Amino acid sequence: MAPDERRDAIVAAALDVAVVKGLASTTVRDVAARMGTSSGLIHHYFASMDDVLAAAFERVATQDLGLSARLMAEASGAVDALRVFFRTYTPADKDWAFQLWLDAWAEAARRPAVQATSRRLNLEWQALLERTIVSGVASGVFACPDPASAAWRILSLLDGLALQVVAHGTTISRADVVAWSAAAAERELGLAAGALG
Amino acid sequence: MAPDERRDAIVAAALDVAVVKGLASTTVRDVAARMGTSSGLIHHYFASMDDVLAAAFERVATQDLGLSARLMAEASGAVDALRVFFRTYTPADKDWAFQLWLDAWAEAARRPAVQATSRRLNLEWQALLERTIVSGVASGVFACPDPASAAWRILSLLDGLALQVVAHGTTISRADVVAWSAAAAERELGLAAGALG
DNA sequence: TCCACTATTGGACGTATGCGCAATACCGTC
DNA sequence: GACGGTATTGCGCATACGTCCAATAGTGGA
Repeated sequence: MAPDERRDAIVAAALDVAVVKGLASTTVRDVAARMGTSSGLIHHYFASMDDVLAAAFERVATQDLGLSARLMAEASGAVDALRVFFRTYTPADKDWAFQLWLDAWAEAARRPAVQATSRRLNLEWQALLERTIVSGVASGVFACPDPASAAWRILSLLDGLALQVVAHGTTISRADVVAWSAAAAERELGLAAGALG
Repeated sequence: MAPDERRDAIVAAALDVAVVKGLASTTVRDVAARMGTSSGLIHHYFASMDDVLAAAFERVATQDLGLSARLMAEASGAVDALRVFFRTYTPADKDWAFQLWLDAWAEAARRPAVQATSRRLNLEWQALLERTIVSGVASGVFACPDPASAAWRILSLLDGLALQVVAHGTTISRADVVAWSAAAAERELGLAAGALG
């Protein structure tokens, strides 16, 4: 198997395992078993397990980010782009992806590679949102004095609410997450109530 | 040592370790070593490690909640109580406490006892905030059509922002967290900008 | 066809894990 | 002072961990 292909296969296998067992308790042997290879092979391509996990997390996160960015770019105007944003962020059938975010945030304190990846991707999400807000302000549909901090607020509110759903299950519903954060965004951007519904 | 005392000692020791190593990688032997006892003793008081970790997390979390609740009760009016809330939630010298929340949220998926504790305490924080909002609405200083969901939003925004500080360090500052979430709360409760500063 | 290179193996090494259990040490009670 | 109960020990069990390394298999180029 070609080196690049093998690297990909390792990352894919690591992801498969992490989705089931969590980032923190995904082991070298798990990944090897999933690929049907020996465990030594993983260390032939990755210096440490930290790197493997960071790469695995990066794969899902960049994929999701890319998808949202693409769909938002195709939207007609900033308001519609924001609607797309709320719709594509943490879709219902992908709880495991957000659980990986939870794992990454917790692991960041102890795994440098995971922290770097998590930080970078969080920043990219914020930047995507900020660009949308800026363009909306430019076209006159948004009123927002500080797009950068507004983007952080919207993103963080979404994270904080989604966290409750994924970590605790029954406290609030998935529909609440979207409705409540959309309502907050409307207030944040000077939109009429229900404009993002 | 009396049973109750011993139980407390175990929880305290587990907490000491968890603060340094994280909830997820706190082990029976770590806790025993910290107490200067044998590891078997822990299983004499706790059925499983999950229970020990849940109890350890519960100790910090309830302490912090109790402290905030007490100080908020002493405040003069709802606006002041809210100010106290923002000031006491995740104080600067207690990053490790919030890191434990991150650990708990991530571990919740795999540790039933931790999940139960985390869920319960999150609900209590929300209830505390909701009560404050309701009393503010009653006394006419707040305008808020849905105190329950507003409480969730304020709490989740705070969590989402604090998460960035603790997990990623440099993305946003601690001052931003308080200022930004206070600003959102002002909008949420119909207060003048800067009323919670 | 052979060679060099590397992808891959399989297991060793040292250490760690949660849990359980028989044996011991200790303390209050009669 | 003997007894009963339990707090506590210390270690065993089976399993798991990340990392490393010598040996092997397999393939592309000369």
